[in-house]
Amino acid sequence: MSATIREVAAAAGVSTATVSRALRGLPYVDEVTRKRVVETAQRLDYVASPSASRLASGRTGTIAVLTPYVARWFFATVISGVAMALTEGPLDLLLVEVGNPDRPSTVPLEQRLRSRADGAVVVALPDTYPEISQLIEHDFPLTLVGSLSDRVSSVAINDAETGRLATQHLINLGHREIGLISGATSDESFTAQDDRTNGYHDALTRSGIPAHPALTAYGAFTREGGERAMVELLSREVQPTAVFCLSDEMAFGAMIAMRRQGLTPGIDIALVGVDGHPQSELANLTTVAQPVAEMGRLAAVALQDRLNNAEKYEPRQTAMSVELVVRSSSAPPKGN
Amino acid sequence: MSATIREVAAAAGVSTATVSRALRGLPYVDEVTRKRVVETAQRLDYVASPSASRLASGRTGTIAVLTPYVARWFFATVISGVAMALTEGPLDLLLVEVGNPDRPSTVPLEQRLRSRADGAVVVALPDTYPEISQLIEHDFPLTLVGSLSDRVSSVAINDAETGRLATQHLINLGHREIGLISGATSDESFTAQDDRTNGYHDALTRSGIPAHPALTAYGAFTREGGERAMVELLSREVQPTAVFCLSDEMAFGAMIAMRRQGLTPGIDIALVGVDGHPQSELANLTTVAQPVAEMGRLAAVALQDRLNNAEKYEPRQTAMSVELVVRSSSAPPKGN
DNA sequence: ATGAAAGCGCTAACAT
DNA sequence: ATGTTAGCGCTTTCAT
Repeated sequence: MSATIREVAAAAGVSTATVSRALRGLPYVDEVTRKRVVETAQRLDYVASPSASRLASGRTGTIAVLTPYVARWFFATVISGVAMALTEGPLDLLLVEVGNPDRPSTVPLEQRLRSRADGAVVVALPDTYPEISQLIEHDFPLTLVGSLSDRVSSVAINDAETGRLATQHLINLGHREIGLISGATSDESFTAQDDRTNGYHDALTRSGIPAHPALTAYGAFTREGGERAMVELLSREVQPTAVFCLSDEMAFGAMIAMRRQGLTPGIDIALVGVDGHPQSELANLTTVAQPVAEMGRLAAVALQDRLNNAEKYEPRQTAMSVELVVRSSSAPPKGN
Repeated sequence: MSATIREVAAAAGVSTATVSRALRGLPYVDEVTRKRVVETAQRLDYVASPSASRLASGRTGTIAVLTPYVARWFFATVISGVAMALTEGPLDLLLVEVGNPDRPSTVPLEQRLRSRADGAVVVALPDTYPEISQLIEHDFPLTLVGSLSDRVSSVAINDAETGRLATQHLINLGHREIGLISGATSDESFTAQDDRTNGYHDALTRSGIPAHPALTAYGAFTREGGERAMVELLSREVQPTAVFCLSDEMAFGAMIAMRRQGLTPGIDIALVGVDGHPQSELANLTTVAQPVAEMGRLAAVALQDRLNNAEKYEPRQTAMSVELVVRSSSAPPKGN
């Protein structure tokens, strides 16, 4: 086993209280004493036991990342952004899967977090999501990324604007039959979906283009889902000349479906996605790119700010700007 | 704050010891008593404080994932596999970045883990990696994924075989000038690199094809790196008719580089990658696929086995089988 | 500036 | 089957 604070205290000829103060950089410790303590600790290879200091102090020195998925690009990238922010300090990163419909958790989230983390960064879940809402009511420090909130600090893009931007781009190219590949019929779990969809409808309306329900299909935000959705769209009576996919991964699926039917993105049907996924370049996919890792980092920073300012804390919304990256998957309709 | 074990004990009319036993499912507790305790705990919304029980028991109930990257596909997917394995039990998942050359850590790994985790799953780092080796010497319970070891349990593919398989496939198609896009000149951090490279040379030798040094370039296992590596290969005197990329992501980069020069994968130059990355289908990339998430899951299970069998523990090597998925990026050389 | 001492909330002998 | 009790290794008043 490793040394305890008592052994360090004895070796340095001071009390355990002084060791604790010296090592944590607290005031009221003579610099000479501090130096001696630090050296002694190093010599004895002493590291404070987290469990002991957590128990005594009530703080865990841990922040959790609450996310429905860990491997999908958007989520993994947010997590890496959070990790980036934490490498600066001594905080631990606890990874917790929440809200993954495929793997419902048995233990209430609030219990799984209690005394385990001082706060959490929530990925892509809105403040209305039951378990998240409950945490907020318990005053558990939270920060959201991918969804805005007026109850806690949040970092996200303007999803409605994103939907408008993508759709307007297609309209500008001359498209009028513009399809939509969304996530699910109605999913309260991801506000981004509804907002982007509203932006889509908004852009159509502004240009006096009637929205046709038959031009919408659902792809669950996965590649496979996007593939199925495109197959379905292609089997409908009304055919789109362009399709707005609510995520790049669904757009990739749509591309696969098109290719299977001998269709070429940008020639037979224009395609636009959302995310700025690393693979969008190779796929030649036009996309509305968002700075995902940076969003994760900012959310982590905001959370730390809140933890360090227990009292004077005000929820802050950070809207990141997006960028339309035009590639060959979007071009004017065939006739033109 | 939440209830303590003493309040539960008082409310249930038993001692704290009995509450502890009852709630943890230990033997020697009357079923009637247990029921009463459980109900009382529920009513008081009691959850044992992790810090307190960790301090008292010496176990952390946490396993760490040690990984150089969290957002890259392979790594994120392994992590999700680990998370999958942990949803079964009550273990916490601590995410720790280790061995990322871009973000060297100041605190020694052994100190960052001490009293924080009962064990760790190591992603893609070999048992010879200094910090990992040190942990093993300290008898810290470890399990590796992506690299085999005879010191601790490990889950990986046969990388030499993978290299041979990919290269032989190209040879069978009629290629003789077969290039290689590797990670770095000599990187002890990823044994997969050397093993796959050996497999490549092995296959060439078996077919009596001399390996030409000018046919190798380095791509750091990233898309951007793969792109640069391919640009370099294309600028060399000797031109390959096929290139074996040590990862799919580097192959994607190579594809981008080719496209920029008006070259088509599978027509002008054949390409094979390794991983079975989700995007390989859309990219039409021939690849040697490995079951990454499953490997992460198995590594986590192996670690738990070790933690539950402190004594009778034997390192176990699990070799996963790979599958060559042939797509249009690999075809016979132009002349044929 | 430093020390003494009382917990923090559990678990694990040991006793009964 | 259940209770008593001594820690686990720190942090934090409160003294000095």
